[in-house]
Amino acid sequence: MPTRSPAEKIRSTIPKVAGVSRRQQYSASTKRALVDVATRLFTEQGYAATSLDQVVAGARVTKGALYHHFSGKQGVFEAAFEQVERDASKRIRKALRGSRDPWEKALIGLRAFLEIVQDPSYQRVVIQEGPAILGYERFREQEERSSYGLVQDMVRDVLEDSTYDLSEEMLETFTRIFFGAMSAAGESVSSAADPRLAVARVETAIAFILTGLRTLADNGVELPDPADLLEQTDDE
Amino acid sequence: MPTRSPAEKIRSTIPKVAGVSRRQQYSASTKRALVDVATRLFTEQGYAATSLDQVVAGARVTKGALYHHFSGKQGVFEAAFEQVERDASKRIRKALRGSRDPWEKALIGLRAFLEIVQDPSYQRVVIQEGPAILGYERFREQEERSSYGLVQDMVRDVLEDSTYDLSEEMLETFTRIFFGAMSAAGESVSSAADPRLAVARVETAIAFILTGLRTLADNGVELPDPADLLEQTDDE
DNA sequence: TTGGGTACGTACTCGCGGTATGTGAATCTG
DNA sequence: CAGATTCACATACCGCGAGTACGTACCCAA
Repeated sequence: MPTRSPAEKIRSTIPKVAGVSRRQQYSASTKRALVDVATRLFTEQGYAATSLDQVVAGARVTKGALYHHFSGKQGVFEAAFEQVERDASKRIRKALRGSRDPWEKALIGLRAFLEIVQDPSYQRVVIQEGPAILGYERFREQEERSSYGLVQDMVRDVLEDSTYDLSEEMLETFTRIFFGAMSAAGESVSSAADPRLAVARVETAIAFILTGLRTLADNGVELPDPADLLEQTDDE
Repeated sequence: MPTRSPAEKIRSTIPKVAGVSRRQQYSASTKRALVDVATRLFTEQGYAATSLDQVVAGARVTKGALYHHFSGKQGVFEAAFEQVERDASKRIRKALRGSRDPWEKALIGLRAFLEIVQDPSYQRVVIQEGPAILGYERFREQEERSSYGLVQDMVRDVLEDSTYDLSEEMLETFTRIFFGAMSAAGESVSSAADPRLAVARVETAIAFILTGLRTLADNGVELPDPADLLEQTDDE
């Protein structure tokens, strides 16, 4: 039994033998194992239906280990959430590489997003349970740093390509709307009988909407000032 | 100490003083009282942080009563959910009364929806926790019967006004997208520093998008067939 | 009057999140 | 190289809260 000092070095060749304490196999990656198991269980059963006992059993450790690495059940969920999100935004960024034209980028990004949204973990952990478990504030903070940020870049490019020079708030508003649209589209894709056909429909619909915006831009139609809407009801 | 023993049950004329059993005051509406209290607590604290003991205490009954009327905690939540949704769709329907032009109806409906989405109960119970608690399938079933159905009517009217005659699936797709967009918009409104200004921004943005679609319609631009997108990748 | 159904109340169990504390091995210190 | 300290867990336990079993007062029909 090779009890080596830098246990982190043993990353290769993992002979998984039953009965052996996980700790001796690769103690440094206990945390990662916990997150992996938790992600799987959360995806399959949901947050509430998953007990920490199941998680630690799956990772072949005990609750002591879990509470050593995480603040609690919610902490584990956050770690799982971040991992799933990181993977997702990485995939989108990869797909986006090479595209230059903002409208093309938007479509490429949409396509990548529709792929990702078919991932059960992304569906359950990020979209469905994320907001409720993390709380809406934290959920938005996380999104900001990943997929939402990508959508924002796309929207900015597209709208600025249309020579609109819009305020931060309007950019934010458009981004929220498109992000919501894409999320909802993704959910509908995920529960469709034929996902590929569903993806095609969503692409068609959103491309159509984008075409509409582009036409407006080409015709020099200006984006109204939202403040105008307020004046007419400013006395109530 | 408000815990009364069975012997203390008062059967003669009772002054309406706090501390008497709720049952004797209006036993017929115990269920309603439970739902009301539950809705309030779910809104304020969320589903997980609300205990059934709090609910029954608020309604001045015991768990026996609750489990007589509902199947469990989830059952209570469903009842609360349905009530909040019923109120919401009622308000939208009311606002929609009188409008004829589909584009105008869409804007009116949007405005009404943006009002509703500022209601804390709707935010928390329907939007945030609804999907996670009910499960996505049940959540969609419920939505189908209320606000989603309204959006679908609006989308159908608008798109058919554009002389597109689209398939049920494309209608469904467009509706999902718009519903998602409006939900997301609603959430951004609900957490905005100045809700009224946020509403104005959302209205501006969506109206702009609708204008784009309308322009396409006026110019006779056709909606592509989603099946076209599939062919080019049909061999893999 | 009595039997059954309704509308609760009471008392209990048990799973699960969280905590307090123990422990062997690795690391640091003199 | 012996202690001291810290790390990375393991073990044992607690309390809260959802759900259940069962009892009971009231109402109505026959």
